[in-house]
Amino acid sequence: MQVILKELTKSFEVILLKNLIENGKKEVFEKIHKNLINQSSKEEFGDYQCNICLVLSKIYKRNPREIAITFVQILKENKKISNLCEDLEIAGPGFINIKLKNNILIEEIKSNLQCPRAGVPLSNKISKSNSKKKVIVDFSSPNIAKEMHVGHLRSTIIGDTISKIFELRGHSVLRLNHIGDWGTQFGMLITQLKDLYSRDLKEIENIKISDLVEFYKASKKRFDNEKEFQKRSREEVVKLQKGDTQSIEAWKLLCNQSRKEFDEIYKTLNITIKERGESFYNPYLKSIIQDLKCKKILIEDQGAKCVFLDGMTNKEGNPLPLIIQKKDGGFNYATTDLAALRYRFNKEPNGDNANRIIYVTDHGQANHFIGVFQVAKKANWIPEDCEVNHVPFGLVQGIDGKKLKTREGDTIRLKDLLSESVKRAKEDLLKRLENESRFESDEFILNTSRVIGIGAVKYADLSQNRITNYQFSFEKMLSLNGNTAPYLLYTLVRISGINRKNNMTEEDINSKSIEYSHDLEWKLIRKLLKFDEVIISIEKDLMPNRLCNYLFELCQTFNRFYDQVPILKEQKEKKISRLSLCALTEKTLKLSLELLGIESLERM
RNA sequence: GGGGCUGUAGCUCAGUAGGAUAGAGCAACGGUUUCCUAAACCGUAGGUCGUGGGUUCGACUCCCUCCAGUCCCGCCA
Repeated sequence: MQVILKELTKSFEVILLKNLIENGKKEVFEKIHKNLINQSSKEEFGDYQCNICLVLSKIYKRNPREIAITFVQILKENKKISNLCEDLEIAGPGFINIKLKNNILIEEIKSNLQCPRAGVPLSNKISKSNSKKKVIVDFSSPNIAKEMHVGHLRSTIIGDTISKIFELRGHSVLRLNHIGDWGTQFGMLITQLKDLYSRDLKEIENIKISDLVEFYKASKKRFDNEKEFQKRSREEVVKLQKGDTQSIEAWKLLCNQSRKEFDEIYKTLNITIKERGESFYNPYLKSIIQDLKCKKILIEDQGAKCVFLDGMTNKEGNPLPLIIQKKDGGFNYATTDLAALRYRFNKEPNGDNANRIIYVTDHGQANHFIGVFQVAKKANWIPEDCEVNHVPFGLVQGIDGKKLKTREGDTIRLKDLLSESVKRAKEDLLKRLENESRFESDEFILNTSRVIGIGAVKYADLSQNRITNYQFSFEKMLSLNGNTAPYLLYTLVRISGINRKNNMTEEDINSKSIEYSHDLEWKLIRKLLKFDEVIISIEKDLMPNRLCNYLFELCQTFNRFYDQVPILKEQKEKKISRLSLCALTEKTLKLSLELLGIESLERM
């Protein structure tokens, strides 16, 4: 209903301006016309509300209800408004409650049924300033030779959902996996590789490391304890950076091995993402230094080249530096991040020509990004009308409120976590089948538990306000009650059940005679029509949990409707009308689950 | 010392851009099935929105103080 809201707002604005001019207060219009019409704070008040009379009360120094009476009178004379609205009611101290006409709502339902995006308008349909953009979403970003854990899970699925929402709105999206594929740790890894296999790495293509994580741990241990190993590792880093053929071969081996393991996870989670690791930006690092030098913001301090940040100090109270080049001449992650940011905003062919860059990383990096963005701004690397956002998220905790770990205190492997969820979903399913004396094929059982298991993990994460830490609980996320994936999937299954037992043909359903009378029908209609507003708010604030909240409410509303309003038993007209609501609920749910990266089910 | 974030029902959490009586789920108690998957639905109970100020016609929401928790802070990412 975003389009209707816009239209209504426009008409209200015109009248407000006219009213202000008549009262000689034209100048305050700019200040007060924002959010002229809001969502109704409560359903029973109507669809929208306008609180402007309370604001005008102060400006005109008159009673707000009095103002409301005259204001409403003028509004009612407007044809556009009277076409859209049932009635304008003054309530409380001077709120104007707006209720849309039934036929308008029904038209919206019909049009959303036809719309492939269930009523979500493309961005260029709403306003010109918000037209098609190139958006880069930087997410997932695991490190070579390290295990993916729950932290990567959050980044991955939040990033995936945000990307999908932008795509739905018609933007061009580049999903980038900023893999940690460069840095000092490769010195020790390559040295370990040489020690364990052949020193000359002659038959490098035949080397297979069975457990890369164990390999990493072992080499880290040697690096920390053996001086000789440390020395060789440092030398190895230099060789690698110089582009020594053998070192590069070894580096590639490690990356390929890691990539295979990442891809397995991405396949399980059904994630598409373009790999572009840190090493990609190596050729651009030197010019970062030069550029900052030219702009006179680079300062040498204790041998390191830094940019000092505004508004931040260190423990001694001195300005905090962002180190761009270490005293040994090496670069670090701030340098890479700056090079990446500049490249992404640059025009093609030496850039991505992005309008907006979104970084989905854990909250621990918030300060780092504040620094990086500040330096980028100082260096003029963020073009006008372009935007950078850090999308931080909190920790995943165990039920004990501490960082999620195995009983032995190790990080939990993402692989294990996902298969555990599927296993539990399968156990639940089997129990249910037994209780209900149902028989299902192995294929059904396998697929259903996979969809529920993976979906539950994703949904639990996405439904949480990302900023706060959250407690990971298989029991809760797989529960059939509450704001969970199984609850939403069950709602979908109910609709599929209706579809299966419905004997009407397509042609019958396309009939025009749609009408509603039941209170629960109207509640469902109004809930359905809020979908686009939710999507647009997420595009702005990057909070996917709002979609989950909405879906939960939608399903609750639908289930109340389903419980009390018969569908298939009804006469033709009523039946068609109600089937239409089922169809739009189904469409909205399926599309939303797709946005959340969760597969749908017809039976469960 | 500086900076980020958090503090809402017994527990886990929602709460756009300030609006009318602060919402869910779980747990507790009670009710609903000739009907489309009861994996559902309905009801009862539960709150000084961390504290104290300020701005406002109006504050969980904005500003400041303080308290508590957590993360980051010179050559790791």
